Amino acid sequence: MNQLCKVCGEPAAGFHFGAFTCEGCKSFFGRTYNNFFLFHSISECKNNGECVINKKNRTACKACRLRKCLVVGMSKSGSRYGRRSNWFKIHCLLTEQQNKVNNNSSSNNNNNNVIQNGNSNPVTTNNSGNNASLLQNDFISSHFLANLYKHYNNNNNNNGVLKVQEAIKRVSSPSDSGASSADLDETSVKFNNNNITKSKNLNQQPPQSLQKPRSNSFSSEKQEKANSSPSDGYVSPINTNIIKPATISPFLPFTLSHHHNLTTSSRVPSTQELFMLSLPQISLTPSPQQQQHHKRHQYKRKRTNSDNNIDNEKSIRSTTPEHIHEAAAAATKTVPLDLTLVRSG
Amino acid sequence: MNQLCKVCGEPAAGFHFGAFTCEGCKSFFGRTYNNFFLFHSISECKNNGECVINKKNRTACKACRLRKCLVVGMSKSGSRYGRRSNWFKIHCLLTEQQNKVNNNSSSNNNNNNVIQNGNSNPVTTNNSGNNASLLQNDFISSHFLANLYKHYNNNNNNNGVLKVQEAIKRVSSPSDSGASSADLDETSVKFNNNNITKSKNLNQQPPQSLQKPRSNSFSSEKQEKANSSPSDGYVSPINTNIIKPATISPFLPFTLSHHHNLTTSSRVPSTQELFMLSLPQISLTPSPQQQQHHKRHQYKRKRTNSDNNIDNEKSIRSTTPEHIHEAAAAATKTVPLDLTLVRSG
DNA sequence: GTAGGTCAGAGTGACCCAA
DNA sequence: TTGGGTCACTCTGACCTAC
Ligand SMILES: [Zn+2]
Ligand SMILES: [Zn+2]
Ligand SMILES: [Zn+2]
Ligand SMILES: [Zn+2]
Repeated sequence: MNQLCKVCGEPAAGFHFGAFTCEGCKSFFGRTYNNFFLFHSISECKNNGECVINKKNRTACKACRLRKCLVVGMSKSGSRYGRRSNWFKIHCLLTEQQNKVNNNSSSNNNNNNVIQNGNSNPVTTNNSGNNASLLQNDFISSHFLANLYKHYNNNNNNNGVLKVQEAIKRVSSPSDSGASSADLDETSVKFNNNNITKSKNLNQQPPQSLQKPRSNSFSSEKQEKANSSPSDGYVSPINTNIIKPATISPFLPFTLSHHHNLTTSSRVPSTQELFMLSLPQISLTPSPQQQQHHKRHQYKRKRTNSDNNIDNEKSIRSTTPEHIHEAAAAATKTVPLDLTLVRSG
Repeated sequence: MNQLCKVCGEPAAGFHFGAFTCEGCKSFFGRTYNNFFLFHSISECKNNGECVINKKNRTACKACRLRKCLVVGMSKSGSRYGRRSNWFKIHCLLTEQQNKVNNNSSSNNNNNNVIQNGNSNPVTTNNSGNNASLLQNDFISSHFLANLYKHYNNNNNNNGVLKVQEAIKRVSSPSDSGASSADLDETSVKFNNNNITKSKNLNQQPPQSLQKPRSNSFSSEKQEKANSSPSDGYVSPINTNIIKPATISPFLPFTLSHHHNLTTSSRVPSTQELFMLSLPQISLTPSPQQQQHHKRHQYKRKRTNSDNNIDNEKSIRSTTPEHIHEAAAAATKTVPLDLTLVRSG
């Protein structure tokens, strides 16, 4: 595994939640995402969200670390047990392409310069503005958008629901849809009117030059639940004739046309705003099921001294109701597929 | 205790190590100072040392928290068991004075504006330069200087020793010397040539308007060991006729005239540089006694799984040799004095 | 009344294993 | 091969006790 963690730059332990990450960032993201319904448990960055995350200071600012995780495309729906996610394959192929093609013929599409190369430290590019945390040039993680999409599809008819106008402008490479569509969140979304322009041609097949799977039998179960979500719809920000690949997770270029109640101008909303949007629940009173689920990641050591009866209500129970486990298992079950790639590492 | 922690702004739990601090900052300083001979165990600030410490983010940057502790005058020699330090009394009297006199007649001595009032948040004043962490206008903690002084007196004839030209320019109020002179550090100082100008009139009595002890029988034991150190020599940065008191720990105005091998110009050295100066030992190989002493603050839980034999040499022993305890007890023993003040809280 | 010890709690990440 | 569980480990701060 000669990859670096896309979050902190440490040598990566593998491909976790949609990005090459170290064990620490993997655990951090897993913990935080499960707890992240309680969004405010992570205090804001005290440095305007401009912290550069590296191996040494990655624990110093949880907000920036989490944002970096999101920026590089980490998501709970990023991959699955026992198989590679679909766009991971394409990602690796792009990496291979990158090793062959030295990107000399560039400069006509500066949107593609957002992502740094793999061997350099995956720090955020020099952008010290207010939206420095987000990708420039309206790029955003495809998984991030997939969350928005899922929430839109899942809650389109609820009360107090957002109205997502899907009109993402796909730029270049088509996607490889249909693989491991993510499980949907059971909780309702409490968004207001937020419109996101999104193009319709997300489900094209990738060009043959980018396809090199050993096995191509994608699972399509739970497709009815996924409701044609473009969860793994990978859209490369790369011109197919000008190979300028991104070695961190691929991003889906899109344009926000309307973003009512969050932004008053055409600026790209902040990461927190978008993350709030992406969350299945914003309210501070999560459902009992969610609360139980969160507690599975909390510390289980108990007090043993005489203070026990004082804070009994704060004591943490690590037991999770069985139906939660069953539901989670059912939601994440996919057919194991052999999508192993021939990789240099 | 209607005081706020001078480090983070939380309601203070008491007067700890020379400043009103909360329990957290007290513990942090106690831990860190004992471990601080291993200076590099605290990673540098990733924000140019400009972090503003408050209750919420005080754990985010240990370097800035520690520097804030030093800036507000915390020191191991700041106070003792069972009694108030001497300048604490004066400090409280100044606080009383402050409540009476609204500081309207100011503006002729802007050096005194460095310290904020007690009711406002004790954040560092608006100074975003490189030396933002230090007090402006050449103010520095009297305890901090006392450490320098002690080290100078204690190691003046050792080899590889600093040459401290004491020439601190006292500005306004005289000090109250003789009380609870701190124990000296047993380790040798490895400084180079560093000259600090310092005035000679440190041991004057405070003006009668600032003296209001219930009991005035100061202990003078270990004075021979203290070697006439101005450890508790409080010099107020306040003009006696213009009462503009400092409710955080008093500071001793001084001027660095020569600071060879650390600074090349007349700039005020950084906090880290000064802290390095103030440390009894800079080398990374502390004496066995020091190492033992440091380990008293380290975590004592041991591994219980099969990895035990792998890192046996890293296992921590919490036992401290008896002579260390005895020496520490002897060094810190002072005559308990009733210096209780009539305080509003 | 404070310094220092104690220890429950929060968080981290290396390691392991089922899928 | 990865997601999630485990747990040794560190750091924190409220609480307690010695002084
Ligand atoms: Zn990492
Ligand atoms: Zn940050
Ligand atoms: Zn504090
Ligand atoms: Zn800092």
